[in-house]
Amino acid sequence: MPATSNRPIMALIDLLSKKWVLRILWELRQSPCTFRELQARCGDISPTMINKRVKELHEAQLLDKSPDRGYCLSDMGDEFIDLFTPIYQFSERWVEEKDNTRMKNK
Amino acid sequence: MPATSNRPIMALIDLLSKKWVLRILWELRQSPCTFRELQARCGDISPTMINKRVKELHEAQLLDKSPDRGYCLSDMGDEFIDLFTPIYQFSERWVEEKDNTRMKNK
DNA sequence: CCAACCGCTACATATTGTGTAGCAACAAAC
DNA sequence: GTTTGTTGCTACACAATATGTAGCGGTTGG
Repeated sequence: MPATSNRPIMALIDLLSKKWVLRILWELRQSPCTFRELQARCGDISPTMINKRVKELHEAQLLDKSPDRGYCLSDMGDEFIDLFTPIYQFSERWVEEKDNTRMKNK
Repeated sequence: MPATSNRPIMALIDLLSKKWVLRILWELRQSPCTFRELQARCGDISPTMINKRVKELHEAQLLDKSPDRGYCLSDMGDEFIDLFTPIYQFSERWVEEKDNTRMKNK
């Protein structure tokens, strides 16, 4: 077993690398919502997948189920998704630059 | 098609959600390396997968192949992985807190 | 009572990732 | 100058993961 595998960052990377995990966190960033609306926000993915990921994210303490507000980020979930603000900004420069170099290569 | 789907952040999330993408970027963060060493750093994943992801990351302009240095992050790749420093720090608090609440629940 | 939601499950199918074997190209050693 | 050990990379059969559809039982409002 390499030294890497038990490191926190590796556990987090494993989690984030699962399909829909990042998307779900992102879609919940501003407001909580119901199961079915979460499904809709993610582009109508299957309830199977939503439910599976919701369970995993709940175990990971990043997501809560509140009886009145529905599905929402936990405090840690909030904290985490806040770290994505610079990544959001990066993504805009990134697509721009990608498109530019694609045009150059034509 | 929802307004979300053509947004840069969605394209980035899609990319990052693919298995091994984050791991590869992370493993290259400090030093470039050969194909086979990259494979080893990622815990001996299959060459099929490394090769596939390397191609995708190259297209995404996050990774470069240099004849002398081997596989390395591009400037944008560097820029991106730097944004993971706070996430690295978060991951350490995160596992700690997870373990604490697990103990409480016993 | 009926309609419209809700969270969620079952299950067959499609997509994605894995593991092993091995090739051609190049380098250094004998 | 041919053996030995790397390199990057491909082929392919198999396993794991995700998708899409149908639909259940529960609650709420008309």
